[in-house]
Formats: sequence, structure tokens, C-alpha cells
Amino acid sequence: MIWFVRKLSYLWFMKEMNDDKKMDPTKSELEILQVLWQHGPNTVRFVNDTLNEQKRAVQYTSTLKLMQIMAEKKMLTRDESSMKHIYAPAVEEQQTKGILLERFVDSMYNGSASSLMMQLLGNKKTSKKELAAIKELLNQLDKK
Amino acid sequence: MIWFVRKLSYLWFMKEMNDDKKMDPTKSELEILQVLWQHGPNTVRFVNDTLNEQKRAVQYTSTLKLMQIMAEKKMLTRDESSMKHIYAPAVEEQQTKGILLERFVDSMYNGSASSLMMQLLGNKKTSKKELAAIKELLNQLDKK
DNA sequence: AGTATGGTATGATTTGGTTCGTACGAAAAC
DNA sequence: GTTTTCGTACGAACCAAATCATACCATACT
Repeated sequence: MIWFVRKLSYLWFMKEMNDDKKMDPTKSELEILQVLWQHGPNTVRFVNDTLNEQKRAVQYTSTLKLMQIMAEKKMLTRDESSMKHIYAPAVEEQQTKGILLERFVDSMYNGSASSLMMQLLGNKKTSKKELAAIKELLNQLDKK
Repeated sequence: MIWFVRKLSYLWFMKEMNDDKKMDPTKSELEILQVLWQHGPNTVRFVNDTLNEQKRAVQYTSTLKLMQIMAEKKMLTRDESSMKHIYAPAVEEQQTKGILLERFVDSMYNGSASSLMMQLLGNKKTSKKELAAIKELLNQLDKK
């Protein structure tokens, strides 16, 4: 009986570990995830090219290595059936961003979403269109 | 004449450098800034104690070193007139947070504040009180 | 067949941030 | 006056993340 309990708690432990790693993208890892979320599963070549034109100069092998590591961490999956491996995100976009956002709010605004809002709205860069969209959003929430 | 132009552009360059560093708090640096923003100028001892009770175990000398580095970067100023040095934030809270927020929104939501809002509101953790506060905020903005 | 091209694998190195041990000085307590 | 306590200074070690050079394999082109 004991072995069974041990096994269970071990599995649980491993699950937690993986979830942790999966969900903790670093800055560069996030950049890669963004590309894959936006353009769908793709090759290293594609991701690297996209990164280079959209963000900054980075060597092909650097991107390769990072993506390999991410696959190890189960943050990405990869299809090795063809020579050119195809990588896909293994984490859900909304969920991941949600976690990161929560962490951000916690560390900067003591978890207060409305404080963040104030900051956002006080910022000149928030356009009128954005404001309108936000209001619309709130109204819709009300109706539920 | 040439030397003068050189001097000017050098100074300009240094100014940029400093501004950059000033405004780029790392995670731990931000923790320290938060303490100082919240409690006003203070000693290393105080900051370290606060950190230890509010966040995590950290050695006194670690906090000391970090704050020294931050002072070097002009992120903090310090008053050395007394034996116990008094550190004060050299960057404005709202401004700094604004920059960080903007960066965050850019990297995660392509600069769209309303996308961020959606995320925030979709999150169960946003309480009704928060929601009310946000609405209030928007109404006030309208009146202007 | 031979060479150019495009891919993966991987170890070594660099970098940035953080942590801590140790040294040392001033002031307070004894 | 000596010892303990509380402070700063600073180099060294550590760690995670990121970068890159190199090696090697498969495919395509001539």
C-alpha cells in the first residue's frame, strides 16, 4: 500500500515541477512563444528570421539552442518526423499571459488591478480608441 | 571648434547612458525601490529588515551591495553625512512604473492597453470591488 | 561523385544579476 | 581600555540565461 501512496505523491511532485518550468518563460523565451502563437507551429529558421526582422540581430544557432531547451522544459513540443523539425507552443497563450500579468500586477501594484488601470489611463499614450474599447468591454461585462 | 562638438556629443552620450540605467530596475532592485517609495528615505538596515519580513530571507550585505550598486547607477541617492547612510530613490515612482508598464504592454500585447484589460477582466481574481473602482475611474475621466 | 547548402547537436564562453564571506572602522557597552 | 555591536567596502563565487563556434549529417545541385 505504501508504495502506491509514494508513487502517487511522486507523480504529483513531478507534475508540479513541470508545470512550474512550463509556465516560466524568460524574456527571450517569451519572444519565441509570441512568434509561434502568432504564426502557428513553425521551424527554427522561420522563428529566427522573424525575430531578426521584428526585434534584434540574433544568430541562428542561438535561437535553435533556446528552442531546444524550451522543448526539454516542455514549453514547446516538436515534430521530428521531417528533417526540418517543427516546433509548436505547448502552453496556452491566454493562460500563460494571465499568469505573467498577475505576477506583474502583484509585484508592481500589490495586486491591485485598478491601480494598474490608473497608471495606464494616466499615460498619454493610451489613445481614445483604446479608451472606447475598454468602456465597451466593461459594459459587456455588466450585462452578464 | 571640433573639440567642442566632440565634447557636446560625448556629454549627450553619457546622459543617455545614465538615463537608461536609472530606469532599468531589475526584479530585486524594484523590490528595494518599492520599500523606499513606500516608507521614504531609509537605511540599508531598514530596507533589509522590511524585505526579510515581507518577501524572503536575504543577507544584510546582499542588500547593502545592491543598494550601493543602485547608487552608482544613480537609481538611488545617498546621504553620507551620518555614519548610517540614508538612501533615497532618485527616480520618480509613477514615471518608473509607467515605463515598466509600457514595456510590459508592448512585449505582451503589442502595445494594446485594451487587450491587457481583457486579460485582466477575464481573470477571476479581479474582484467586484476592483471592477467598481475601475468604472469609477473611467467615469471621472469622462467628465474632464 | 563532389561540392554547396541548409539543417541539427552540443560544449564552451560570456554576460548580468545576485549572493555572500571577509575585512575593517566607528561607536556603544562593559 | 577592551570587547561587543553595528555599520560600510569590496572581491569572489555562484547561477541562470543567452550567445556562439564548431562539428557533423542530409539533401540538392552540377
